[in-house]
Amino acid sequence: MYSHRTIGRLSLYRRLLYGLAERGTAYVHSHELAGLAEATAAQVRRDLMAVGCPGTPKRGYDVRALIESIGVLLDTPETQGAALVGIGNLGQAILAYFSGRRPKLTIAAAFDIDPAKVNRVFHGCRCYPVEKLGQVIRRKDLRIGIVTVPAEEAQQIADRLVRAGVRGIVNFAPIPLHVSRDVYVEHVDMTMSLEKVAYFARHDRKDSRA
Amino acid sequence: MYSHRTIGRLSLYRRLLYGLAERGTAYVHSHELAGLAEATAAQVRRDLMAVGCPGTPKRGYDVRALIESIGVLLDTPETQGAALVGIGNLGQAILAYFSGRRPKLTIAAAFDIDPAKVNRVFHGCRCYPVEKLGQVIRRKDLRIGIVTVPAEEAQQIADRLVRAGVRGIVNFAPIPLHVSRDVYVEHVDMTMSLEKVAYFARHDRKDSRA
DNA sequence: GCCTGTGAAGCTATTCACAGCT
DNA sequence: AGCTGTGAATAGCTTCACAGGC
Repeated sequence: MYSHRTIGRLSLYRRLLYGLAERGTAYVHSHELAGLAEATAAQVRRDLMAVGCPGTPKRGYDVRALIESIGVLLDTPETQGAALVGIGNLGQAILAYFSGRRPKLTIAAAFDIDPAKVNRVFHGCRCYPVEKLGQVIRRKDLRIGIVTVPAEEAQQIADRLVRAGVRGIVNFAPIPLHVSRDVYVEHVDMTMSLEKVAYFARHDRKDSRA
Repeated sequence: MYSHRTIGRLSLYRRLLYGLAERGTAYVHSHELAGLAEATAAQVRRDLMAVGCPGTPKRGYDVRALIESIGVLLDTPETQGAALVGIGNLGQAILAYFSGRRPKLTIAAAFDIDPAKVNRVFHGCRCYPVEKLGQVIRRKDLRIGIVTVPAEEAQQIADRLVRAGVRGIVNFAPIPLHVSRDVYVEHVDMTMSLEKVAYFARHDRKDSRA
């Protein structure tokens, strides 16, 4: 429906708008939001066309209304739950960060093989044994998976997530996942990010942001 | 010089090639590598044009030679060192993963404010107090920064990294960093990734990979 | 026959530039 | 005067399609 890039940036704009709203800012111009988001004013206006929340030439965009409109686009009416697999340092970092932050998008279950972690609660999220993965995901009707297991286990976990009904996966493992075409995968490849930075820190004297 | 996307994928190809080499595979065809990388054969061939390591129609690409050639492009002759700031769960996950993995790219120093962490060694990497950030980075001549601190501190840390001579930053904080145009920033935005997946898990029935 | 290397075509994303509004 | 909304232009990225080689 909307472009991948636009949806991603709307997520970012919303976060920045929350910050403005907290500080009591009622209206914002496209160039101001662009400044915060490290984007251009034209880009911001283009993206905001998608949400159908018009601004006025004089005052710009109504911050509250914009947050609301982006929410209509990005959120579901009911809360969406995600399943996180692999409670290592990375998994715990993610649990800590998302815990209670988004009302419409929460990590509703976590899984690990380590018996020492099973049945404990991490940042408000209960840890189940991986054997119960399918069962718990189906029972809680979770449609999103977060893979924070080592490379060797990632594909197998992805397969099980998909079999349990997951329709989208955030993959933090350092290898690409092979899933059926109707499952959306976002590969967060930290190694790639670091190697890119290492390369462009040497070569790039021009502008470039990601 | 080369496109951002191509450089990123070369990093991925190299990791996949290491895997093949370990398993004793000597030659690989573009469509095989594409399969592993979730890309197309044409894409792989296009990317490999950049590295100037020709394949043969019969056997494809020589795995060892390809790893070597990608290395010439991505690596520096001398080891590049990176500084990681913020040894929370995320910082530790990154330290653990990169520890000793890339000979030409290592995390050479870590920083934290917590006195309990200072002067300890995490996954082979010594933790310094943040006050010594500029001093240590200059002494070790580090050009890459990894920001794993909370949102509120991220910009201030980025400023200090840049002042100390860092030319590229991987930013894991959930806000964009404002730096001078000649510093390359890669923003790894986990919130954006999760919200994108939440959106496309609902909407996208077509192909899409990131 | 099936592969690589690559010009050309096709797509997608971003930026320009300006009409219209206040 | 300075902003938004947007068609048109541009830039960047991917795929097609095929010549050339084994």
